[in-house]
Amino acid sequence: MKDLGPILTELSGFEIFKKIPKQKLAELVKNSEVVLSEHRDLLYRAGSAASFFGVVLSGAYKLSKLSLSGEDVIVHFSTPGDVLAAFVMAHPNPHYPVSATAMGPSRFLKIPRSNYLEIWKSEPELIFQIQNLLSTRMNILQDQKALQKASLAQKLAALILSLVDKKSDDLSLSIPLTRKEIAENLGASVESIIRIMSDWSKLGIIQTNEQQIKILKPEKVVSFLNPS
Amino acid sequence: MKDLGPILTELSGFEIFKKIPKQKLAELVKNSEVVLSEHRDLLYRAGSAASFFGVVLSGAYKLSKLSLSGEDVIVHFSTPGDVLAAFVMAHPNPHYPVSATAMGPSRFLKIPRSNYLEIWKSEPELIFQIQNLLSTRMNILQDQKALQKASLAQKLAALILSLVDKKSDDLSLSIPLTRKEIAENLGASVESIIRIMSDWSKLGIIQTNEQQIKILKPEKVVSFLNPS
DNA sequence: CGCCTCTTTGAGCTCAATCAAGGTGTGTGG
DNA sequence: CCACACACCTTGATTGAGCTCAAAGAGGCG
Repeated sequence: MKDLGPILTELSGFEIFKKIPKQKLAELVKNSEVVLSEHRDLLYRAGSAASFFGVVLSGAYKLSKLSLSGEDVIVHFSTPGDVLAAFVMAHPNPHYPVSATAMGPSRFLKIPRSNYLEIWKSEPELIFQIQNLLSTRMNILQDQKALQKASLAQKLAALILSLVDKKSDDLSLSIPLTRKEIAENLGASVESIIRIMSDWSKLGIIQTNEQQIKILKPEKVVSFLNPS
Repeated sequence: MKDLGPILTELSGFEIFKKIPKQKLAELVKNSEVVLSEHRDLLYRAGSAASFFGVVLSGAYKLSKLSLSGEDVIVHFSTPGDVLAAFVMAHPNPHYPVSATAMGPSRFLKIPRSNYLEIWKSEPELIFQIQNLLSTRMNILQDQKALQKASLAQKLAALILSLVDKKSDDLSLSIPLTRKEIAENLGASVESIIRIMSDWSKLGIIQTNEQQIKILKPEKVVSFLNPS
């Protein structure tokens, strides 16, 4: 077992753990381990028994499941500070509802399920914070559902805006995204995404190199949100 | 304040409250009241401050929010036993993320927010059950997202199948649904829904009178789920 | 009796999917 | 070191599912 001291400090940096005393955090993460993921590494597979939950420390993971036609659908992009698989922990015999796959090199703190079942007794604040996180994710899903009739350009604009890194001063996205991943998230074809994005690039609205996307004219992107 | 005794019995009938001792239930619902809703009555509006959560006792409520273009989008259909607005209760200053509107005459047990914040220290099992309910709703949303590329017929089939009343022996839906509500839930136009449903009616696959839908050939409906 | 909600059908159009073909860069095994 | 597979990106042409628009009938209700 490695020393989890530095991890505690790292956790405290995340909003939801800020108010939790170090000692409680230590209790939460006992017997936990840090998983180092490479690009495309699978953290857990949809349908398999859920023995752990955890926190994204760095990098990013995509949560996906298979559609009826066998294609991957990306349900959520998880960034550092996100808690994964927490909401199934309360089930008597839980299974992961989605698969989690690393997008580029990432780090994940893997926490045994039993810790979840124990911690709530002594630290309600923590469970509240986790519940808030889940409600946030639920809201994201609901907001996306509200966009289901919108044009592809509107959906893309909304996605890009929701993923800008609040910590950076330039408006670049916090995760590298392939066009395919964007398509799989928005329920569109790769070609359509490419057409829209290259239009926007030519107009100088966004800039991309490799999988890094940067917004150059935020007001333009926002204007796409309004129905033409 | 009315006698909440009969309500306790009613609650115990719902799966998630089965295991909770009556005494704890009484604690949960203290200072609560039963709201009687007529068709189209608003229970709470998206964006307003959330002072209560509660349980659907009978009838049904639709949860909706406005899309960017100002149309209503139905996010979820809530049937008896559903807990509404629970997941925002943990927020310091919560607001309802969606609006709740009655579909036909319905009854709702309106529980003060403070009860949620208190009960939870003494009755973990209850919070776990509520969390499970939320995770179920999250799964429904995720499953729907996985269907976003499916044809309208597939989406409609999936919706109908998810709403069949498990308690009735004939395969009729547990809630009355207008074509408009179906359209608003699936992100489609009313006309398209009507076209598909009248086709299915002509083929004897389903039967509708007023807003009551009944499945006559379940195997046919299931077969629509598979991509043609 | 006029208003509103819900349903229905037809005609035409459009957005984005599909299909097809080709280009680039990276890893890898012979 | 080369060839080959693979993942990703790009552009053009064609097509079709489902949208919009239009028009109308059938309750229900104040």
